[in-house]
Amino acid sequence: MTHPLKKHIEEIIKLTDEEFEFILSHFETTNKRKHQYLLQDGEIANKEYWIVKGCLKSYFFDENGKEHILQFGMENWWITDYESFVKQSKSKINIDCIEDCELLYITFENREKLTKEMHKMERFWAKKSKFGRIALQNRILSLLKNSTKERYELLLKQYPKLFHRVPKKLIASYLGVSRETLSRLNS
Amino acid sequence: MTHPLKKHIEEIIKLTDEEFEFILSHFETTNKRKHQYLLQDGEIANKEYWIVKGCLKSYFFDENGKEHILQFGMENWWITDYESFVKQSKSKINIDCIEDCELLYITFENREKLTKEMHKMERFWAKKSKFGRIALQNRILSLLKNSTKERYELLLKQYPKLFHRVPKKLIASYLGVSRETLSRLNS
DNA sequence: TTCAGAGTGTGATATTTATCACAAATTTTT
DNA sequence: AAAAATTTGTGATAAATATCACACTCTGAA
Repeated sequence: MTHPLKKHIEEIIKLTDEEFEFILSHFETTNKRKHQYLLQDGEIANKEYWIVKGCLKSYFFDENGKEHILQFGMENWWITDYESFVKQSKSKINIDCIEDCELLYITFENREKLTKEMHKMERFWAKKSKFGRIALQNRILSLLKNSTKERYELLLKQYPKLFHRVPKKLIASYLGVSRETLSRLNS
Repeated sequence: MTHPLKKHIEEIIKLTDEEFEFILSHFETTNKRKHQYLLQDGEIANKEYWIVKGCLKSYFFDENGKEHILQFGMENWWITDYESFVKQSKSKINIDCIEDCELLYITFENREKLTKEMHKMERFWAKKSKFGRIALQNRILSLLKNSTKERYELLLKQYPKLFHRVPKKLIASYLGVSRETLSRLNS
């Protein structure tokens, strides 16, 4: 059976088995349980995680102590604090497991190394970065043009699985509304 | 005197004069007048512009005909519809000149070519893409955590020049509030 | 200079959303 | 299984924002 990460990378760039083994040798495996964290604000994100199994949230607290969700993570997604990882600067965000998680990760150093050793991976990450930027741009577009109800419905349509796995108050926090308002959208 | 684009690229990657001349040979110059457009929705963005002089807006209309500003552009900034340019797909946005503009542009084909010919430029654009993604992430963070007033003040602080060059109703549209609400923030 | 159009401020009102409060349902832990 | 913690729905009220309306200012073109 093909390794799920190989499948994932091959959505962008074809790889021989040898190339994939080489890539994989730069990764480590780790398991985390629900409520455990991958990153706390103040730390430097020196790992980028690829989610084999499980569900996570990246979030931060504003000055009133209110939690805001930046991103959810599920199977086949990457998760880290992108700004902290790229700049190797202190993170403003936290990443926690919402479920028990099975993860692969690559350290900052190994990713730099792999980027230099293997041009295919430089292109893979460049493309990932482009697509990530496009996704964020579309999230901003949606925040500007769509009503709360519309954004809720778009999310529901795009990630139906999320709603079985994640408490509604976290969805509300991702959409940028109070849990009460989200709850009343259904009526 | 050093070319302003050379200065700009050298903020990320050092270049010899010969390298810069080679890069520049992939660009063209164009001038546009106030109210002229660079891109209309429905077209494919096949150019990425670098602003030598002037001020622009990228924006779209929602189904109620309301205008939303995605981005402003000023001197030393790049502007295009990033999604349309990267995917070579139909654009959802428009780009117009707010002032008379002096622009450099590179076509999609030339950028692909230059990326392949010159690894330094592949790295330049990869880094640009990373930083662009970080900027968008921070805009989302700000949309989630800051009040309208706070977002207005942050923008004012970050781009004071903008307020002399751009009508307030466009600032309002960038922040995602009505022009009346923005106007009342000052009182 | 005049005039049309765009930009801006402000009042009145409607709409949306947040906040506080509490009870019921569900999940997790012991 | 019982107890504790979390999640969810919903009412009442407050706060923020949108919308509509109109007057005033400013700018650029004729």
